[in-house]
Amino acid sequence: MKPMGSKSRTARPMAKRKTRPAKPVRPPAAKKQIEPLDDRRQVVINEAARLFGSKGYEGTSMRDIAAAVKILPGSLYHHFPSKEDLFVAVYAFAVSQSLDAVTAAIANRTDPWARLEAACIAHTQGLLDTNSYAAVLISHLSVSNLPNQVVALRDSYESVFKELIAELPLPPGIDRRIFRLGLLGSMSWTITWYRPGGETPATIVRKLLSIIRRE
Amino acid sequence: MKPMGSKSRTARPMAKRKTRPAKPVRPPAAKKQIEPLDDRRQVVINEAARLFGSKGYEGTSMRDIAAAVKILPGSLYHHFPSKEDLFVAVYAFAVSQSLDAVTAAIANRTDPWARLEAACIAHTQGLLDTNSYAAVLISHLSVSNLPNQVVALRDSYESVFKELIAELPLPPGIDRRIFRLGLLGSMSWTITWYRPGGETPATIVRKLLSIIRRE
DNA sequence: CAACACCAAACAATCGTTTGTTTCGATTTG
DNA sequence: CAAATCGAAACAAACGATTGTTTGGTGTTG
Repeated sequence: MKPMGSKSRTARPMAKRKTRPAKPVRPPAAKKQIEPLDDRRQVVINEAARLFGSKGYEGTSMRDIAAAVKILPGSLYHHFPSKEDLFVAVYAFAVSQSLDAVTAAIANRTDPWARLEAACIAHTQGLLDTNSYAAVLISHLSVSNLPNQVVALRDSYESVFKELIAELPLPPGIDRRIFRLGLLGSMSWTITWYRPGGETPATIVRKLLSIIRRE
Repeated sequence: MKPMGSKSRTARPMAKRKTRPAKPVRPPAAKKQIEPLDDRRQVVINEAARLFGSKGYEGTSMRDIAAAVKILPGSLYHHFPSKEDLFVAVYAFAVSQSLDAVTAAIANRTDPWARLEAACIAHTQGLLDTNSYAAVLISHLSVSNLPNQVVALRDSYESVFKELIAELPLPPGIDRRIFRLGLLGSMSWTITWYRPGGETPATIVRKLLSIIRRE
């Protein structure tokens, strides 16, 4: 209904905008969550990511999320002051996870095309993973006013691809910005047609890149 | 909230599922709407297309649409039995409009690449037009269960691109299905970053195709 | 007159959110 | 060591607003 950047319906004390202590940064995530993950807050983020990613922001209610975490709706507000704040936290988590995955994937490669391919595979695997944390990255096609924080997070993430593409030996006359946006678009769009059991995300990405790449 | 393919909240008489008499097919749309357009139904579709396209299905309420048409919410149900039916009508209209635009664009061209370029430009212009009827075509990233009719319409539209791509003289080893989905994805995604006043849709599309096309 | 297009008003359901209370483990204190 | 205290986390219940939709009446028009 209303754009995300707007004020909440019932007046909430704006002063209570507590700036979290930089988030309890857990060590770059060895696997998934081996540690007891007593952090219930993180459970909320995980479930919300799954729901936002599969049903969209407007299509996911706080009650849906609460039910998935098995707490009552009101209890969510112990962890997050509003639905929008929760979304921002989810988005930030998804960005950091994807960033970690992409960074790890390109770490030990030097060839520019190999680095781009590794990054794209990691990115797309995150998007298409059925227990996806990353689908939320593209869950807001139509939300016109999305929070500044989210835009900033997205830009910081996409800048990684900007740098990877800057290293490519492309023929002159190629617009690298359009190259980046086109590539990201074709990867994002896979979520609308990808079916598990068919081609793997890695195969899809390799085929996409083989179309773009010139010998 | 609930997937579009499901039953409505308050029990509606399912028998009244009136299959419209094939829709009052207006002559392939000379320009936009020069004729008096007494058809109020079409006004509803136009406004709904604009709103669905810019705010998404869940983000658009029947009251929003009614206000845009300047009638009361309940009056919408004189034209459409449900919100979902309205969406299907809007989607069908958008497909037919886009189909007309693409068909006209490729009519007098023979070179395969020129035909594809013309089609892509027409497609993307429809998507990015600020008074867009076509943005609704991609307004459902996350809706898991979308009506069968919509899927069928989308497939019929995309089959045009399938044929255009089949004609291309591509190097062997290129997966033309991935080619099509990647190209459609990169075009669809422009809606997330396109800004009026910057590069025109035509320029964007030409740059995209110049990346893909090999000399 | 009959069909159409609409208004006016309401319906139950669900929305995001608030409020007040309870539970319970850890910490502090007598 | 035991009792008192505390805060986090949850429950229980409700708030007003908004959702899609229904019903019944009204004016207009061919």
